[in-house]
Order: sequence, then structure tokens, then C-alpha cells
Amino acid sequence: MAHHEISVATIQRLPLYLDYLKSVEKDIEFISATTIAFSLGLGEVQVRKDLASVSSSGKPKIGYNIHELISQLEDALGYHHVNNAIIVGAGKLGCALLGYEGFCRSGLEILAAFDSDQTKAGQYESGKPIYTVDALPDFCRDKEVRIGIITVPGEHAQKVCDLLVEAGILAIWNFAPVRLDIPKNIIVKNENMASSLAVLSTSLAKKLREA
Amino acid sequence: MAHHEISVATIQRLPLYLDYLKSVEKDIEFISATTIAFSLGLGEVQVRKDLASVSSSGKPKIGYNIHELISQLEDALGYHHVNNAIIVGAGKLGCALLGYEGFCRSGLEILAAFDSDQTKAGQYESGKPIYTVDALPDFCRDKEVRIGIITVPGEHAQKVCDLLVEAGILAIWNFAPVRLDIPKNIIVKNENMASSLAVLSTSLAKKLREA
DNA sequence: TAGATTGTTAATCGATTAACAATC
DNA sequence: TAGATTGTTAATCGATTAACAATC
Repeated sequence: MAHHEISVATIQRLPLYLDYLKSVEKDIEFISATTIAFSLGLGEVQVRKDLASVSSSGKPKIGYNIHELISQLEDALGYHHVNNAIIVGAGKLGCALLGYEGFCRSGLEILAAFDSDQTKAGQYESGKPIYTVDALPDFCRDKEVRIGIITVPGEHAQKVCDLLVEAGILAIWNFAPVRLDIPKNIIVKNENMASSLAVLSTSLAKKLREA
Repeated sequence: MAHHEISVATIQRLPLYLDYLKSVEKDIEFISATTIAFSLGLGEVQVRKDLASVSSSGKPKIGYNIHELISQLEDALGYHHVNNAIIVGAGKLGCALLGYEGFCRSGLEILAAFDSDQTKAGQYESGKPIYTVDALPDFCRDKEVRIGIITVPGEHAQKVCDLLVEAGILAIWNFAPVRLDIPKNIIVKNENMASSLAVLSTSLAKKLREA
């Protein structure tokens, strides 16, 4: 199977399929796109098309071998390939992410957190060490850290971003409510609470208007 | 200006414009879509089209009155209209959200958190009280809570969701990594870390393949 | 008047959905 | 063979981008 590009929309749904399949893998050996679609509330053609982008082992009348499909999904998502990451900003959100169980199953290995607050340095959170920001550049180079997660307040995000880029990071997952100015060969994924809330509250406002 | 529907893609960008405008409102009185587009790294036609969905007060050659535009954006986003909300799950993520400054500016008023852990009950986090889940239904009805934010582990999310619906909530912001089964007159916004991470790590894998 | 800027109409692009052929 | 299911090809839908007319 060639490395044809998988669309972003599809990629976002792949973890959903994976979670679902894992929740039923004990019980059955084969599963159809129809069943998956129904369970997740998606269109069955969409599911089939999504699965076709990672697998070509579906069999008419039978469906997909569930273990094989799980492995193909994990492969496509890069879960078998570990990426070292660090978090900058050991506030509440940073610590919440440090303790997030799901990440290790996804190949994301968060090695440590960094914070400008000297008093936090030396402490541990969810078993992960917290260092001062000064130690960041050397740490990143030594450990071949590829992903930087930014959970500092908006006003410090750009500075931290520059520091990460300087330290040779390849991708940034940004939780600060700021658009980062960044070389375009670096990958950025913005996690934008304000955008999500905007969608939620305009839907709600519309609903209240109609009622 | 009629209540023509604003597209989801546009709505997600509106908070971006709002933040940017607020950061420059002190300095100038009028601003052009061209300037905004350049500052945010967006296409200028896109900005103009987005702004057209909330404003019709742009003037050729001059641009938009910045204060008026801010107010129109806030209006469209419902920031002037307060929505009472609660958080279920006073773990790290829940507490991080409780302390998030940005929400009050967006009309989201988080009144309290609820947790099944009895020992957390009675405590305060970021000035907000934590109660036991038993108190949830009465609280929601008394305070006319419209939005429920779910930050419990995946396995408890559906139970909490049912409880919230039962208590008369209208919209759910779900941070648990689970697809919720929910009456379709209730609004749901899923905040899906796994999807975001999937996009990030597949981009990174592609980049490493090419390099 | 000339030129910058708005806002609209048409063209392109991408993703979803529908129709259908292939196959176990 | 018949029918369920896959996977592909075409149609639809929505969002972005490009072209252009309107206007201060």
C-alpha cells in the first residue's frame, strides 16, 4: 500500500475507530464497517472510506479482521513509533497533561516539564521531573526531543516557542491562546479553547433564540 | 442585519480576530482587513468575508472602526450574554479549567465543580466551590445551569452525561475521550486530544519520512 | 480624480454522500 | 446461487480562493 496522503478529517477520526475496536476486540474476530458506523454514529460509507485509507484487508460479506485492523490503525497513527516530548509550563494545565494516561499508548513519551518558577524545579508531578527553563536547550538536544507542548500563559508563549525552535524541536502543540510566529518548516498544532467555546456558545444562543 | 447562519469555520476564527483587535485597540481607531490578515497570517479575502458575517460597517479606503468591530464580534460570539456552567470532575484538568481566566471574558460563568470524591467536597479551587455529585441535580435547577463541562475519566463520562441531561442542561463540553450517547436536542462539543495528537504525529511522521 | 479598500459573484478545491460494480 | 459487504466512481455540498464591481 503506497503512502497516499490521508486527509486531516480522516486522521482525526482514526483514533475513534481505534478506541472502539479495542473496546470490542475481546469479543469478536471480524467486524464490518456497518457495525462500526452504527456504534459510533457515523455514516457507513465514510467509515469504509476512512478504513480504506489504512487497510485493504476488508473482505466482502465478512468484514475486517479486528486485530489486523487495530494494528493497521496504530501503524497509520504512528503509535508504534515513540516520539519524545516535553511540556513547558508546569501550571495546572501542564500538570494535567503530564498525568494524562492516554498519551503513552499513542507513542507520545513526555519526558519532563519545564517552568520558569524556580521553586517548582526539582519536584515531580505524575512521576515526571520538573526542571527550570534554563535546562531546556541542553535537555532537548541530549534526549532528541521532537515535540514541545506549550502550556504557559499567552504572553510568554512566543518566547517559549522561539526557545523550543532554537533547541531543535520539530513540532509544537500549543495550548496558549495565541497564534505563534514560527518558521514554516516547524509543525504547529493549536489547541484553541476559545474557538471551541465559540462554537458551543453560538450553537446554544441559536437554540435559545429558536426556543 | 439578519440572522443568517455563520459557518462553523468562520465562528472558530472570530475569537482570533477579537483577541487581535483587543491587543491593538489602544493605538488606532480604524483598521483594514488587509492589516488584520497580515498580522494573523490569514488570507485577506477570508478575513473580509468572515468580518462581513458579523459587521456591515466597513468603509472602503478606511476600514473598520475598531471599537465597533470588537463589539460586533463579541455580540456574534454571545460574550455579552452570560451562560452559567458547571464542571464535573475536579481532577487536574477540571481544576485547570476552573482557573482559566479567559472564560469569564467570554460570557462563560463557571459556578462550581462537582466530584465523586467526598474528600474534595467543601474545598475551593481558584475561588470556586467543589461539591459532591449528589448535589448536582438541585444545583443545576436552582442556578439555571445551561452548560456542563465533563472532565471525568472516560469510563464515567456517559454516566455523568446522563446525569447532566437529567438535570436539564442544554449543552455539554466533553473533555473525556469518549463519544457520548446523548439526545440530539442537546448540544455537544467534544474536545478530543487524541484527534489533535493524531494530526500532529502523522504530520511529524511524514516530515521525518521526507527528510 | 485616483487609489485603496470593501463586499459580492464566480471558480476552485476538498470532503462527504450517493450510486453502483466487484466479490466472498 | 443469493445476499451481505467491500471499495470505487460520480454527484453533492460546503468552504476557500480568485476576480471584479462598488465606493469612500
